[in-house]
Amino acid sequence: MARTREFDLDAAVNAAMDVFRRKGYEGTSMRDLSEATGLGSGSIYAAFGSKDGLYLAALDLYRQRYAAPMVDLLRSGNDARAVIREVFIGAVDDITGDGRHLSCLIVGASMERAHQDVRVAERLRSTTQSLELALYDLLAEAQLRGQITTDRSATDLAGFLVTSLQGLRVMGAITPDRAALTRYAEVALTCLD
Amino acid sequence: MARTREFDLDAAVNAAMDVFRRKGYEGTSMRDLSEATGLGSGSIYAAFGSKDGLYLAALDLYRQRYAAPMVDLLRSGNDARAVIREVFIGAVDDITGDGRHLSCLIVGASMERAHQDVRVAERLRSTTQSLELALYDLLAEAQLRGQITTDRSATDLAGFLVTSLQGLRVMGAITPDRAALTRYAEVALTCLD
DNA sequence: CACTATCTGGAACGATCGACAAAGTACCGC
DNA sequence: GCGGTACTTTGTCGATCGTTCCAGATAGTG
Repeated sequence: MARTREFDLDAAVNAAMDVFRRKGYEGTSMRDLSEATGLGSGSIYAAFGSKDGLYLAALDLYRQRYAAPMVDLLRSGNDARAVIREVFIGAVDDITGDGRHLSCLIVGASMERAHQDVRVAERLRSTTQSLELALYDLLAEAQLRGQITTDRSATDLAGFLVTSLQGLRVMGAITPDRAALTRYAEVALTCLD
Repeated sequence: MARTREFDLDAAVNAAMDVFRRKGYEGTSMRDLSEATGLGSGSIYAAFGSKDGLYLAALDLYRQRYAAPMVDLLRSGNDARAVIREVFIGAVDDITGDGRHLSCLIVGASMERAHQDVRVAERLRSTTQSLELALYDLLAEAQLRGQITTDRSATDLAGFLVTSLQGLRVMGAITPDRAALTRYAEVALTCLD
């Protein structure tokens, strides 16, 4: 009993996400978002309420697409070292994936939006914590099995690994050198020894 | 034979730097900069040419004030482990220093401006490289003396440490927990063992 | 002291910002 | 096919953007 929505909402959020990753929140205008999504600004406001709303939707999509699979991988039950290395290599691949300068939305939001929008801050903390928790469970188990060092608590090791991942994102933005980033990641993994 | 400039140029750049650290490049308006520096927009444009010019000046000041002393410390000739730990603790202090939400301008510029302005990108690469080089020299020497591991090249260790520093800045923006960040930094230092 | 080169703050520029309202369009149940 | 409903488009709103210009203020020169 009504006209059906013509555009694919997920596709629109996906297009918006790419723009936000490339230009940041403040650097992206509604005009940019209209062009990227192919929608008129009216449709955007009807669907998302505001620029902030679309940004939050993009951030949620990013978490769902990139952070959640990481957690799944960490909880897959495979060898701790192997999955953690896989996560790091996947991150490096993502960073140096193509020349489209798609920065990490998590890191970008952390630097640009976390202090301005509490809803963004909440999502960032939630994402980071779920990643840390998955790492913690994996590391604590590995410690019990004597597979990794017990010199440091699993909590600290997990936090450190997340920190390293964030650092790789930043370094990749300055110098997207895949080989170098991979070696830095390998050094980080030696902290488990 | 003319009127002399009345305001302190360095003080103005310093005030602008704080605003850029708090709100980012795009998030800062000329109005913000006028209020922060106490200058009319005319004076700002006469002194710096443009908003970009003032941003570059702020970035240079940041490098001079925070990055350069780090390099000096690393080259002071003291024990490698000790000075590196000092650098990391100093970074954590800087991150959690006060509640003014003064993010790292280097990381902020990396995520927001590196892809848009080549002059920013050059400065970021230069800063990162000089830091890496100072670390490399220090680590290579320490390796010769058998003070740190030789399992990894000094190059990789240096790059990894810089990566960790960047990561700490990001984590600090999400959760400014001094104790946690300190423990993460300590884990990073174990990579030298 | 008068002159003048420079600096100063603020007014004003066109452009663009995010947001919104109204009009037009396509789809549904009947 | 018709009425009603939701979605899309278009145009425009006041505000603010970065920038420029100007008139007045000021300090050094002769």
